[in-house]
Amino acid sequence: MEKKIKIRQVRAAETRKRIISAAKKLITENGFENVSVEDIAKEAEVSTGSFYTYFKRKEDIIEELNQVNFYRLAEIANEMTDKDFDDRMKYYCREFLAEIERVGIAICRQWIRNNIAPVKMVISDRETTKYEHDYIAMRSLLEEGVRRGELTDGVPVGELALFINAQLYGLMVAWCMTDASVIGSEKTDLFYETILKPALMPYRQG
Amino acid sequence: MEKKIKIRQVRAAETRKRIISAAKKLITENGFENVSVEDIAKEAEVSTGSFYTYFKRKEDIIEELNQVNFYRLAEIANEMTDKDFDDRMKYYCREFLAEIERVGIAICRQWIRNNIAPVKMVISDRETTKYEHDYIAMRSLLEEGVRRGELTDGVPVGELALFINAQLYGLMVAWCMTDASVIGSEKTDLFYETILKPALMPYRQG
Amino acid sequence: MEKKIKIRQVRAAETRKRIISAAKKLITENGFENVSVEDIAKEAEVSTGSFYTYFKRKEDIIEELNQVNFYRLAEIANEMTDKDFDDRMKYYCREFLAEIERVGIAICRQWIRNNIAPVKMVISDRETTKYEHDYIAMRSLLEEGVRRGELTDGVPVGELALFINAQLYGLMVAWCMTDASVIGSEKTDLFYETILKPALMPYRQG
Amino acid sequence: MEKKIKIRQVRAAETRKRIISAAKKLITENGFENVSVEDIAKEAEVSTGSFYTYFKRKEDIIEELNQVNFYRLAEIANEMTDKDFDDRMKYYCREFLAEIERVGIAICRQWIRNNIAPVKMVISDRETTKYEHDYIAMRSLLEEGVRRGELTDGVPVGELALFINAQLYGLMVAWCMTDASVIGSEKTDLFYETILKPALMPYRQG
DNA sequence: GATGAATGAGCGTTCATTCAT
DNA sequence: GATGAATGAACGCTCATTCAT
Repeated sequence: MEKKIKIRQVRAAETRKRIISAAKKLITENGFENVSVEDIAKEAEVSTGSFYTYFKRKEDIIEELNQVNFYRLAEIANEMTDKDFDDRMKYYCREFLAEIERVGIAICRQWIRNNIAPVKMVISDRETTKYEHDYIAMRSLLEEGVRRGELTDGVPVGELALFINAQLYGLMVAWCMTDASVIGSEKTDLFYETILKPALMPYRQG
Repeated sequence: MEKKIKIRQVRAAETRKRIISAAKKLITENGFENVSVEDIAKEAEVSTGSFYTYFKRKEDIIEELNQVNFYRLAEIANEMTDKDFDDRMKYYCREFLAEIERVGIAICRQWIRNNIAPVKMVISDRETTKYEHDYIAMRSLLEEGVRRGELTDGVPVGELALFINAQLYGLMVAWCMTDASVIGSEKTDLFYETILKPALMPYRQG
Repeated sequence: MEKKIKIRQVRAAETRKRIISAAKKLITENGFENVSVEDIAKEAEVSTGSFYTYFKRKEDIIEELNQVNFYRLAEIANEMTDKDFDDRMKYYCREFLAEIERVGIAICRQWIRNNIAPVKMVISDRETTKYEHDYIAMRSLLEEGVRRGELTDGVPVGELALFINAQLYGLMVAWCMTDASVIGSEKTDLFYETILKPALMPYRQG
Repeated sequence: MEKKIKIRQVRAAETRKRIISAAKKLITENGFENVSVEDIAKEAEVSTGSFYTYFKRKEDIIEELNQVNFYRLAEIANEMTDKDFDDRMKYYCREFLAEIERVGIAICRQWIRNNIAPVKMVISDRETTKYEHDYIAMRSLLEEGVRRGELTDGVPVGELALFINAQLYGLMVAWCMTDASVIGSEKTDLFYETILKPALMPYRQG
């Protein structure tokens, strides 16, 4: 008896996953507005009714799609013991954009649409906006540089965090606007070398 | 006879304007997708049919909403004879964002939604995308610096144009994401002094 | 004063004619349902309002439309003094289909669509349907044969007219259905020799 | 479980039938263009949405109306062992037109509109056009006559099939053009006796 | 007579959502 | 939990017709 319940739960979880990945696929390809619940159900090989077993409204599935994993990117970079500040910053910027490119242009566009209004989101039990999260992450990268003695105390952390983040957003937008012609993740190293490194020169330690 | 015709034309122009400002109001408040032609017509106090007297398709009204005038910004900057490169670039960046802020955050959000897909637009008889236009404008600023002997020949015009533009887009996005807390136009001078100027150092003439 | 009125009447008659021929052109090309009053007005270079000066309803213009050119085909055939009955009949049938083929398959299809409903048309001041007209024409061919003593009195004119006409319509339809592969005008002589001539045998004079 | 599904399927089939017969009724009475999907839905006592559960586009219901069953007419005729060639051919021709008359003039008109362009149709797993189908059927009637020794080998099967078929089409068109005054199915025997029989004389066996 | 802006009912179609089974 | 037929409001858009000028 108990086993059957478990089997049921497992199967339900699988159905849920199938729906999510079907939605992800179709929305990636066509955009949220151009995908109907029926489309998703068909792709997931379930009935439209089943969609509503798992999601109260069509929109609810959007939350499942933003599994963009740069949330821990700063932590990962900061924990790198064998890399210097330059490499850690370059890593973060590159991976930030690479992650976006990974999910595809349609979802990215959707994501921008959803995030240009300051929507609250729950990340690791803390309510922030996407902007705040990214800003804090970028600050922590710079502060880690100070903590490790790679940058001086006087470095204007707030402003740099703002500008570097803006640069990443800007490259993301450019990627969308050019239909993926301008590939941000390929530009970040160049950006670092050409623009950011010279600007950081005065705050270099040693 | 002529006078009567004129009156008719005047009234028609007024109707057209009423529709546009009704559309602007509603789309600003609710977003293009959430406003129907009927809504617009009702707000403008005309029939739905009348909307189609002035616009062939619903989308066509969008063009009327984007009355952002940075199209001549680069020209204006390049024609400044009493300003040096730094001032011209700072002027362009500041005005670019100020113009966006002028139209308001709601329309800006709409504008981003419309432009993250690479939509062709006609600017002064030439068909470009918004991205291309801004990229070319930024290049022309840098090239003017070279032409005037303020920057060396070796300056990587393409890359710099890409990055500076991305910065402007990024600040615009940040402005929207923070509900206008991060005011881009106030940051551009700082961006120039902190980030860009040091990066341009190696390409300085004289 | 009187002159001015006359000029007005003349100009009005011309406007009316322009509307009719514009309607004729467009409806021939696209079918009544697919042509709007505005289309007709535009083609006639008048305002939509003017259309309603001359026609109370859109449908009213249908009556003005039908002037196709095989209307005199029977007369021409009957006036041939140097041809016998066989040749006259063959001439009529061949030219009937050739005329249709001349205008092209698209217009022919349109024409069928317009004529399978029994639309009244005005031909030489007499109101008939297309069917009646063709039937009368075919009768006159047979009757001319009797009058000239080529056929006996006993020939069943009505039935023969019906069947020969139906044959012509049928070949026209086959031409359309086969995308012009079955070319009717090339078949009429064969039809005459194979089918009709033997059938007319009993009614041959002399 | 299976039973319940069956019930659902049965009810769905009934709904579908209700829609079809509502459409048939209204289109017969008023013509396809003058009946809206909403009209049909109302008559069938379902929602407009339900119409689209069963038919992708409004036009698609037309196919359901063409339940003209002359598809097996030739087979039936050819299998008649107690009838001679004359009777079989007369049967085919009469029933061909009777079948058309049975569905009604409105649907027939619609049917002609749809078939004067060479649309592919699937008849008993084979893709043909209506024209091809009828031509083949007519050939088979003639060939059966040869096979049974009622006609000689020399009979020009292709041409006769073309002309007889055209005659049937022509009578159908005449029926439509005269608003059902000229009743084709009543004329076919006469056509056979007056026209076709004399023409077949030379190919008679025995 | 001529104009053309204005009307508004009507159309075909979509689709998120419900609910009996 | 799963189904899929049924719903019906909503949409973008068309167009015959009117009428003040």
